[in-house]
Amino acid sequence: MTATRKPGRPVDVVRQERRRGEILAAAAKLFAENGYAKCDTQQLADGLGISKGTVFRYFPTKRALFVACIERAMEQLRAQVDGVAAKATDPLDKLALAIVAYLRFFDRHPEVVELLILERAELKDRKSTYFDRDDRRAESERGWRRVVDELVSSGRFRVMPPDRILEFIGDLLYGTIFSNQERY
Amino acid sequence: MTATRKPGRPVDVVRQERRRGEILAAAAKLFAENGYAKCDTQQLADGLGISKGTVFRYFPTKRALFVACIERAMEQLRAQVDGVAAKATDPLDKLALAIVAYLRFFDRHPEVVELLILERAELKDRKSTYFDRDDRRAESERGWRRVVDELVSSGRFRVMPPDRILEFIGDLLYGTIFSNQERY
Amino acid sequence: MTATRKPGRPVDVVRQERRRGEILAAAAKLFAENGYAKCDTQQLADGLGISKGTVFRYFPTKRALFVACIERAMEQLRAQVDGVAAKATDPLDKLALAIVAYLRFFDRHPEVVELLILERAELKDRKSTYFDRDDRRAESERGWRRVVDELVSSGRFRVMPPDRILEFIGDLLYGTIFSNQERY
Amino acid sequence: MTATRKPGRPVDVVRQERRRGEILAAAAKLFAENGYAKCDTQQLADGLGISKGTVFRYFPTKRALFVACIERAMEQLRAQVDGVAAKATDPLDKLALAIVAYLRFFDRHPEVVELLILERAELKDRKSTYFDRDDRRAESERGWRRVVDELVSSGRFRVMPPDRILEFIGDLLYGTIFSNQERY
DNA sequence: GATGAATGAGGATTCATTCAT
DNA sequence: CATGAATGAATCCTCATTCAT
Repeated sequence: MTATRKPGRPVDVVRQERRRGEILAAAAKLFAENGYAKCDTQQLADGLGISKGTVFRYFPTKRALFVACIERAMEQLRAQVDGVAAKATDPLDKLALAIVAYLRFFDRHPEVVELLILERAELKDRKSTYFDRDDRRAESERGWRRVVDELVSSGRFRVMPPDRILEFIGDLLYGTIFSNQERY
Repeated sequence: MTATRKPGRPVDVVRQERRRGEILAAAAKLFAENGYAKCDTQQLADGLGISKGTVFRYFPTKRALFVACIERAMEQLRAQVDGVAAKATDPLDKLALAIVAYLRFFDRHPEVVELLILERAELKDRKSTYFDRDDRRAESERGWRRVVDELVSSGRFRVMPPDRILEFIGDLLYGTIFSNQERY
Repeated sequence: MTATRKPGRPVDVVRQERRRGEILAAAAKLFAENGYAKCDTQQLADGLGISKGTVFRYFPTKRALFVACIERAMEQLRAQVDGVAAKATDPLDKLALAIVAYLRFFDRHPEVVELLILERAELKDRKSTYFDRDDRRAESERGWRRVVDELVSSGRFRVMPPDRILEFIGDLLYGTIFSNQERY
Repeated sequence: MTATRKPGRPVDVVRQERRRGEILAAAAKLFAENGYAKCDTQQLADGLGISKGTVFRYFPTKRALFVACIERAMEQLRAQVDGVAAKATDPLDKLALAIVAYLRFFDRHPEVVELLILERAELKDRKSTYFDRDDRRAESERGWRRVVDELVSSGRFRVMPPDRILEFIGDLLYGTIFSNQERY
């Protein structure tokens, strides 16, 4: 099915994508600063120099905008972590690099920590959180299990269920980004 | 002139305290379930079989009620943890018992995890969080540092700054209660 | 129909009257200071060291209390003015003394000016204002008309309808107390 | 870079001004009829066939709406009085015309009398009333003083401080509009 | 009589969302 | 497409009034 060639001004997809990104970035900042309820769409639009209606043209609801903010942040986090880890071949190096990349990401983007908290606070009724529903999440996790498996079977990690190890690391990192944030 | 006679219905402090507690318990549950914004004071009152006005007699604002919920939970947590730890004399036992008590507390009171998250999400503008402002928090922390100090100086813990060790344990616990909750 | 002699503690009418007066005085002050709506009965009771219920024991509604405040003030005004005017026999002296007494009353009781304004503002739906319904008002007015009549017929006042003259004086006084108050 | 293109619905200032005026007129009437507290914004909106939200688009608070009503009325009063007085050159004619215009204004707009009373009753805490803060008020007053000065120096008015004379006239008028209103 | 806890109707204000221009 | 005026559901909080003690 080919798209019919339409006359008139063509849709400027690039421009649209750029604006979408701008809205997301501004929204993420506002959400993180003010919280979900106190993040006014009018304020958001004003800050961007666009109208409120335009925001709703790009995102059907405030909530969709909020979810998109989080997904974008998670996307960036994964890209960052996976990208850095890919530079190493040794499993232990991979893990170490990933951990550093993870912590560095939240250090550089403290607003993302707030977004994660807001998600937990606001999206209680969401059927599934970003993590659970995203396939890439599962895929990524499988990758890391393989890494840990290798470390265990090669004798460099104590013999333990790899999921346990990953859970431990995950909880530690999770707690670290949340509690460190607390000080600012 | 004798002491002022004060006829009329006497103030029943016990009854007041009981009701205050009932409101707090119901509110904590509702906040945890629905989030701060979606926790309607009317709904809360209905659930308690009292009127909205009565809720506001006990807590001047919705926010004050929310804060009181958190403070009460933290009070209980500390009592629980410290109480259990006091049963042991050996520092390592103390630590182990405390950790178990901590995790058990949140396991038994999953709504408190939600409250903590809500606090982070909603009370951004609070000058100081419960933790920071409470003196007992500082005192308790000092107690734990002494415990860790002892463990380090007696050679049972690797030589490391005790604060670092406590921070590590804290972050791990913090991350554990948050991420485990995520599954329910 | 004679009242049955009742055993037990007799009603202390004096005490009741005193308390009634105390409530009225305090209420008048509060109404004048804060306006009708912002005059809280609780605040009133607190100021008097009694309970809110007691206030309602003496006055069935807030509004009744308010009306009573005004009636009391008007009572005092009339007593003051008539009392002073009675000291003179010459009609012109009577009038002059009355005017001075009137102005002096409001000068000494500036809160009464506020009460009059509040009455106009709040009691729009009252079937009749104090002035219209009170018989003594009519009687007093008749008395003053006689005074003016005399002044006109004796040639000391220009020939004019006495009501016109009284109205003129009344408006002037009315405007004076209101606009002077404005400066404080 | 050319001037920012601004497509979309253009701002219709005329329409806005018209609606603002409609709201003010309806509000003035309602306030005058019911008093400040009993003037419900819902009722106001219903009467105008608009939504409550729209009222709040034009006036941030009920109180701001109320103040705007009064300022508008005072604006109109001054325009009326000054406009009429300007038609005469003789000072006495000027004064006479102004007084008639003043009384006629309140006769034709009895609701404004109520507004003035409500202002006194409700805006106790306002730092300064419309009169005190408005420069045009001062300017207008200076103009009238000049008129009276002329009348005194030309021997047509008895020798008296002009401010005294103006105050007298002002109080008389003030009292007249208030007490006459009382009969309706 | 006095008290004060409980009530609940009442009302201002907010803000996501819609849609005519 | 973009705009921003209009909407109105949603909700906290107040406070006069009642009544069990």
